[in-house]
Amino acid sequence: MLPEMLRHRCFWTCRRQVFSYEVAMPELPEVETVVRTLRPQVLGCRIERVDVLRERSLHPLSLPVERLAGTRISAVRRRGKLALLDLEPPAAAAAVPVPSLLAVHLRMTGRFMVHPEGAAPLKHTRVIFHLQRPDRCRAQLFFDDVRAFGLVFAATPALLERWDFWCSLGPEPLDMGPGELGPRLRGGRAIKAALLDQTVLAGIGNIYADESLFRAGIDPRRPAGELSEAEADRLRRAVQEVLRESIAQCGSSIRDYRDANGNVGAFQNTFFVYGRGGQACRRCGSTLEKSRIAGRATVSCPRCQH
DNA sequence: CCATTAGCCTGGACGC
DNA sequence: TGCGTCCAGGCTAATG
Repeated sequence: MLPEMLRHRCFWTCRRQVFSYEVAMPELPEVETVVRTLRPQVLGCRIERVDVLRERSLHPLSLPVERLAGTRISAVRRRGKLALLDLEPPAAAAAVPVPSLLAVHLRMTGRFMVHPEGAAPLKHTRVIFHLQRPDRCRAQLFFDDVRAFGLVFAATPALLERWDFWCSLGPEPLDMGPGELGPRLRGGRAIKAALLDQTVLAGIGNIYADESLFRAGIDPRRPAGELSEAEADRLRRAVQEVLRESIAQCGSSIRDYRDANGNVGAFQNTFFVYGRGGQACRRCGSTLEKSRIAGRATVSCPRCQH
């Protein structure tokens, strides 16, 4: 039987962790925030053991997680919407390939949380990484994922080459210079569909696609290939501006909070269009239009976007 | 070439 | 109160 006090402490710890990491619909800025907050907690840690609570949360190409045992986390970084943990092999030479990278796609609801040794799995914990910190203390890294779309991939460079998604990832939006976006926007499909295409550029999801197009003053239905070079560059700058602002606010796209945590106002102030269909445009006062493009809920301003 | 849709999944919002 | 239905999202696979 779990003592009441311990349960309470567990709950409190969880809430505190949730406060640090819960970001709705992780896109590039949210993954960047997760990576930045995770880094100081797991960098230099040795993975002692991995428990997979839901087999399907492992990528089909992933190496068996047993081979992660003994590796050391040497870097925590991001590529598009992927969180990446670089791994150093254990001292003893292995007879089988050892993963050098752990790639995690959070998809909709994936989340990392560090818990003390011995903490019980939560309702939606999918994978547990048992860690030994540089100071020899032990901890657990939980990969929680309510909707179970997220994926964990223990990979070697050779395996990554077989992962189409990885191989065809477009450039990092924040690294794109003038004139680099336009040539990637060929074709007659909607510009919003192109922005969501991870092979065009990596890391944009539904929120930042809509927000970027609003800031650039471009109608999301416009054929991508028909944007002028000037428009494409305005869009590139809008994308970068939105992403940078969001990262600066630690992924302020936080919602779903059990209120009263002080983040309720941030959501409304950050977004011009996302989730605001039917409401007044913050710039011109027109009623924002709801539509569906590329299968996604889309909001745009009929007056500000052409 | 392009677009659309189902499927994967759960919880929250909604109507009755 | 408890059903059923729909929706949200990223990505893949299949179909038009």
